[in-house]
Amino acid sequence: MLKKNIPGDTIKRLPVYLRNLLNLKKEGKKIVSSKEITFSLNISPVQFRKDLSYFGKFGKRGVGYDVDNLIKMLKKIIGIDKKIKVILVGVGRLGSALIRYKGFSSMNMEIIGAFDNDPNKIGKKIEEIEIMSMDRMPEFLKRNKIEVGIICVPFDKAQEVAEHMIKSGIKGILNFAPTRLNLSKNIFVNYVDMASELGFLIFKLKNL
Amino acid sequence: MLKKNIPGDTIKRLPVYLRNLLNLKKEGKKIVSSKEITFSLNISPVQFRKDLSYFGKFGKRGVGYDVDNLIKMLKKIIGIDKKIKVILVGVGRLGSALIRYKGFSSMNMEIIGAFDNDPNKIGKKIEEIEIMSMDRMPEFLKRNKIEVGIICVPFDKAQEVAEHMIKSGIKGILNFAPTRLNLSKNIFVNYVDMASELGFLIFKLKNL
DNA sequence: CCTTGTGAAAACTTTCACAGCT
DNA sequence: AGCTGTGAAAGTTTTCACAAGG
Repeated sequence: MLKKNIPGDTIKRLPVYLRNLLNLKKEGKKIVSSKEITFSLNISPVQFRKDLSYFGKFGKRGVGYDVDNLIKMLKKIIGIDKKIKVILVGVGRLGSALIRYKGFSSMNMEIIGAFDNDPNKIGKKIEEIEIMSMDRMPEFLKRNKIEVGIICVPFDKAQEVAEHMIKSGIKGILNFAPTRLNLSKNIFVNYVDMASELGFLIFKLKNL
Repeated sequence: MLKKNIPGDTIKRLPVYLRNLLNLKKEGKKIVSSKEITFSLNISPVQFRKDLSYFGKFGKRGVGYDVDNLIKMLKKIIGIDKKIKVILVGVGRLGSALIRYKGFSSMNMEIIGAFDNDPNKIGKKIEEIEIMSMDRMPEFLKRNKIEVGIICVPFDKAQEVAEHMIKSGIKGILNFAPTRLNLSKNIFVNYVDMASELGFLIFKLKNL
């Protein structure tokens, strides 16, 4: 895939645009301008257009963007034009909350399997999602062609769990455990650290 | 507070450094170098030193950093040298998982009050945290000197809830609802959007 | 000889200004 | 007239290279 160097922040904004477009579609909008799309987003229209320009031309000069088409294109760019299936490891409070989370489906993402090492949880179901033992992971990933997994285990189990996931076939990890993972370079990890996010907020508040 | 322009990413890394230092302290480390601190972090030592340089000089040339002192300084810089109390609004699955989340306390943060509009929840407790009705918010914030709140309500209630929080005295919001908030410029909002984070991961996987 | 701290250079990202199309 | 798309300029962040200190 030959691409220019695309800023990481550009990529992070794509799902934001997509979500807003889905809302605008629900409101009945057929055509929108870059100004309308970015209006409530704290992003400038030219930033939006520049972001899109890394991937092609999707609008009509003098007119704007076709909502349906842009939604389709954004999904394709992000890689969620087909439903993306993922697994989750660690069915504690946070894990089960994520399994039941409603925000994934409109973005074409779905948690279809959960894993835990607690015998009391294995075999049970949450919202039709079966909780499996860790050793069933390789077979499950292969059968369902899954490469992405979410970690929701305690911080002191995260490294070990991540290694098991990778051995089982996982290529990308979304890590909710408050610790950094030491993995080979070809595995992509994205961190969601609630305390860091709160810390950022607290700093900004004190210094702005 | 007179400060140079500090990169946002620098600020986001501070809690990461802090968390790692707390681990190193637990392992018994007294003195660490920038190399040791950043070893498992995918951050370069020079980046770490540059980040610190925005705030002062905390190390000894030829030696390294005193772990205890650097922890103390980082807490002070972030603004968590004293315990920071916050509230949470929306005691659903995710909200209650966050109330029980163990990752806040080592960062000197604590959820001390929760709010919901469901009469079945009001008056109940989760881990000693009382769930209150929304109209008790102004009094509670004032009495406990709280300025930071977490939103965990459904996306279509988030805007309304945010406005109520601000009227009650909140100055900074951590928003878990998958929608952007339209608020006055002096309110600081930080977004945690699980689907966007997963989307970023999916894109990277397809394009790296 | 080790490690920090930092101006300066390089790399990267956003904004500007405007050409080009409807 | 109105809006997109984009090279170039401006602004920001990271990396480099090395001076300074233990």
